[in-house]
Amino acid sequence: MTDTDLDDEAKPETRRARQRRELLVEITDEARRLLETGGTAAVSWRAIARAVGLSPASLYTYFDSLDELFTELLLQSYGRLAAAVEAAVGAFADAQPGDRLLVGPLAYRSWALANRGQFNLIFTDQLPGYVAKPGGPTVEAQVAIFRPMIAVLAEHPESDSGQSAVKMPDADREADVGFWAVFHGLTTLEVNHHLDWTDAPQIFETQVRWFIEQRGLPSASEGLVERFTDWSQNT
Amino acid sequence: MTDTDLDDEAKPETRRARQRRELLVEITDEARRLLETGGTAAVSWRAIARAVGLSPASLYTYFDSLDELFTELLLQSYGRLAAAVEAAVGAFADAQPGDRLLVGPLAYRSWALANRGQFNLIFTDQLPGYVAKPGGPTVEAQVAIFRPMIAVLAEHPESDSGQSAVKMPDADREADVGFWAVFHGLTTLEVNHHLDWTDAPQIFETQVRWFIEQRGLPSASEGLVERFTDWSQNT
DNA sequence: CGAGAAATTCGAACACTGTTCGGGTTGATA
DNA sequence: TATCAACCCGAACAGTGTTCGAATTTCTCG
Repeated sequence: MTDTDLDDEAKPETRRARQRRELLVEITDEARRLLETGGTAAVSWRAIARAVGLSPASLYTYFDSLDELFTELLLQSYGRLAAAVEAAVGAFADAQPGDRLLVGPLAYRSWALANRGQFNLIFTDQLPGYVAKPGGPTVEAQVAIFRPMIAVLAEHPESDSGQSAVKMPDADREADVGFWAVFHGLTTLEVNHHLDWTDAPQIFETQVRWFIEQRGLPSASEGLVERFTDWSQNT
Repeated sequence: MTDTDLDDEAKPETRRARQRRELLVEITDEARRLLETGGTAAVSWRAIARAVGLSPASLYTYFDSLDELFTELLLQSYGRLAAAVEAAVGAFADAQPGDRLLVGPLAYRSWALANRGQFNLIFTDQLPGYVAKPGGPTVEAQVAIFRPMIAVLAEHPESDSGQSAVKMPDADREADVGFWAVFHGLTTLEVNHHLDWTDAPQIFETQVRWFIEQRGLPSASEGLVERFTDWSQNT
């Protein structure tokens, strides 16, 4: 009954280890599904246990508590959002800076609308217990989301716009946060149905474009939103 | 059975009615306290029952379900935020337009930081059941928050900034939403501890000021943030 | 291979939650 | 005062997270 197969006799993965790894994926997948369909309140041990065919008590072999499961879900959501942004910006690596600067927010918004539960899990405190520790892994995941966009911004440092008589050291960072605030504000409002009475996509494109231009960056090309949409669907 | 009273010796409030009214306030106050201290998960019938000295079952005389209590809390939060913004803008009614336009976001942010639970209850979907009906009372409460700021913006329609060659009818509304997105984005990020690594107040003032100026509006005066802080504390 | 150790699973139980129901008690009304 | 609705409560049901002990399966190593 020993698994002599594979090639040589080195056991890179024991049978238990593989099942544990697969079950971890099943658990988090089901938890994510419940989160997206019914919100955080719908994520329950017993619902997950029914889905994966285990007893609720057995799940404590994989996570010490429900908060730990949410923490894992939170970190995965960070990574997924960062990967979505990075993939989009990377796909338009040859485009002009203005285009690349618009693609980031577009991917940001697109992922958020397709993963509302995870987006809210990231950006609004829903778990009473959890607060981000200063050296914790969430701050790294935080900056990973904006690394691609910051890189583009760094190539055009603050240009001429506004009060740049004296070169303040934090001016660039402040401008970056301001840029973030624009497309994050629009995104979170749309995600939570606070822009249903408007043409949200149109406003998003117009405002982000306007913000980029006012900052003195080269403006994005005309049909970029369509190009992004096409690329997004073929992926 | 016709209530013939109206003016004279009629009992303007029966004893039971007064107690019911007071208990309604006690219930919502305690629910709000629990919401601010422990989030939505901490708001439970039994905790409220312990606080007000009633049985959990008795509370169903006042609300048909916990969702109804949250709906009431949501509507009250809308009203409180709107009142805070309106009071601040009203207190600076004699100031210049740029000042009045900055006071609104300042009050918005200030209230949000002091009432994080209610702010998140308003702007992120936390109750799986509730969605805003098109004619519901939340849309009215929504616009009530921005009525004072929209009024100031309407006095200076879009000015000259940017692409106003042709006068698009929705341009003003889009600009208003863009303005909202800036200070709402910064506020919701700060409320949920995503700007702890920055000088959040400084960024808020700089970015909102910059946005106002780029829109061609008269800039706010120098010590306005201090003036608002003073007014806020003496209220 | 076979014995001991470790990991995994499960059922039962505890404390907590929202909600319903039946029967009392109290207050307003005529 | 008599009636009736409003109010309050205890008990109960179904659901939740979590713990514990025992049974079972799997890995490890002599």
